[in-house]
Amino acid sequence: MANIGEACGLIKGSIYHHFKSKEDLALECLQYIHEVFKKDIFSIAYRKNVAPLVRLKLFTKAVEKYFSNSDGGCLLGNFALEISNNIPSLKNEIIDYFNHWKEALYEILKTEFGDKEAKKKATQIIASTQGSIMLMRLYGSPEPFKNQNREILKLLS
Amino acid sequence: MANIGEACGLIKGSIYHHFKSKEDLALECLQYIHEVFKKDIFSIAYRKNVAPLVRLKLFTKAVEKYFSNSDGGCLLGNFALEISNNIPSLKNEIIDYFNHWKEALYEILKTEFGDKEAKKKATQIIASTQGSIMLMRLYGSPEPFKNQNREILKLLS
Amino acid sequence: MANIGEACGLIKGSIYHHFKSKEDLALECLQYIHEVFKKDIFSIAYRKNVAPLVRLKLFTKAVEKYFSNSDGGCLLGNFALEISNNIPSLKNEIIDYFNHWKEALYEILKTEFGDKEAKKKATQIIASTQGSIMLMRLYGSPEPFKNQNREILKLLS
Amino acid sequence: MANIGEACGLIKGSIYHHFKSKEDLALECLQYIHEVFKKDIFSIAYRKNVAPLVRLKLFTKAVEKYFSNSDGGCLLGNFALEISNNIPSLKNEIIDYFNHWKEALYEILKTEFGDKEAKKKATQIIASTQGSIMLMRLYGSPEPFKNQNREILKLLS
DNA sequence: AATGAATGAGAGTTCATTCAT
DNA sequence: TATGAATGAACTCTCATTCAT
Repeated sequence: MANIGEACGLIKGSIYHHFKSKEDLALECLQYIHEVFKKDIFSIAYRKNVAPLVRLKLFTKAVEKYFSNSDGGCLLGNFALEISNNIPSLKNEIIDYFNHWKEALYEILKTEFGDKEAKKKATQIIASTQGSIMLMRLYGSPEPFKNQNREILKLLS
Repeated sequence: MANIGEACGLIKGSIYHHFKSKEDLALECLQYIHEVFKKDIFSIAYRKNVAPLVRLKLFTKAVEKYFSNSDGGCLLGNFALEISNNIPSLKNEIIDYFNHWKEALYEILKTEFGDKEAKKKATQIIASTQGSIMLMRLYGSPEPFKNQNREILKLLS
Repeated sequence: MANIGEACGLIKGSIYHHFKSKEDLALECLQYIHEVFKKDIFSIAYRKNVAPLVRLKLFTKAVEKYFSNSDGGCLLGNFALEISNNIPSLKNEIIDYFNHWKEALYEILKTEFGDKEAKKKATQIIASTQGSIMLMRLYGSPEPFKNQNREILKLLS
Repeated sequence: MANIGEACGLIKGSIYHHFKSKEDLALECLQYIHEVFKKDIFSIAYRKNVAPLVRLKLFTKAVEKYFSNSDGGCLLGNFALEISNNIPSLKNEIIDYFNHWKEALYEILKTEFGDKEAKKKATQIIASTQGSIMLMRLYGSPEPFKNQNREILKLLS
């Protein structure tokens, strides 16, 4: 809390004027990120009159942009998972987030692959995206993540 | 340290007779896991007179077995990354571990894909493996991880 | 202060427009209660042309009514003593309050018991009243307090 | 906790090596005092072959000595009641303590007063004792308490 | 090799108080 | 007069580490 306060120009106690606990603060952060993804990224999957491949391209580019901008920091996947594991409110929020991600990808892939296969592929894309973000952070290089994004497009090319 | 001690039948202070600090303990754990992987898993990639596909099958099965046994617990990828990020000794060990993993997969794939492509594919396999382990833990279900392992084999089938 | 504010429909900071500090607020509360006792209870002791026993009955009944209404809450004796012990302004107010209580009882008892004995009895009545209020709160039952009040009347019966 | 630690020559955190929480520490203190009362005071009431008046004298003297020695400090009655009101474990311990006190006095008074009256008198003694201790602390003078103890003996004289 | 006790630093949280609006 | 935001000090409690025994 002291660190977070410092980043806001506050002392740690002052944060409690805005959030009732650290857990509450964490939850609101996750929800905020989730909203950003819905508005800026997941929504792309549901655009009408846009070909699946185009949507997939835009979608992937948006994901790439998000994780580049935030220099690998804001990972609901890797970051929050460990911390949240024993805190149901946080865990549920993260599950929710990944469910929406999966549904969005499914929406893009279903015409090409059919119901069952599209779902499987959606999960695979999320897994490799998360894993490659992890490697990107570990090696301090965007290469694995960018490669991965290129690979995704082959699904519909 | 109290928890670790309890798991060993010691009190926390006693651990310091065996490890000089918590960081040291963590490093030795990572090294131990790394050794296990070298001996039981990575070695499979270098078996002579065994066809690449067979090696890939055995390799993947060994990985799957390891992460099933440890019920998702011992993830150098997800677990240690966050914690180790500011501790160079741990971070280097983890990089080392993933480098050996990559080299092993490269060894299996190089004849089929050639130098450059094999390296890329090796990285992709590690990324999707790590990502699917993360999803396995999040959802509390082995499905995404098992699916992923099936997918890997298609590379050489 | 937040709780007090809430009970008044204010936020804690707003209380400082009415009282300059928490100590000041506490002091004014004690003084207010003291005034209520003077007006509604202690005054009974000084009624002219009323027999001592009648005054004692009315006095005791008034005390009983006060502490019943406030369901054991507003005890200058037990409540404020601990808190006020290191705060002279509060301690003095409480001493004042008990002095007036003692003087009122003395006024009722002096004709029957004479100066010295009346003072002693006055103190005893206050002590047992305070003690029985404490027991009333502890056990959550008015029995000890009511018994005590019945006992007081025997002094002049 | 800092104050308590200081009084023991410890820093606050070190107390947690001996007590798992502040509540736990408080409870053990109350239990300790309760034990002292059982051993040194309440036991007097059950001495065989000692006349009730003698037991009452010894009992009262022991109570007086206890509260004189501890210069008014250790009042389960006034001290702990407020604090403990919302903490069941502490409240129960205090109720227990007063119940034992009452039973001890009842044992002394029952032959003279019979069952019902002895119980009532026991409660009255405790109430006036507690109330007079409170006044003793408030006025900083032992007079009210000593007077009260003299009064108790009249019950069997 | 192990323990129990202690420590210093820091965690998350509360609270009386202040102040610009 | 009331508010929302901020503060500094205090609070209970945790944790990695040390050390005499």
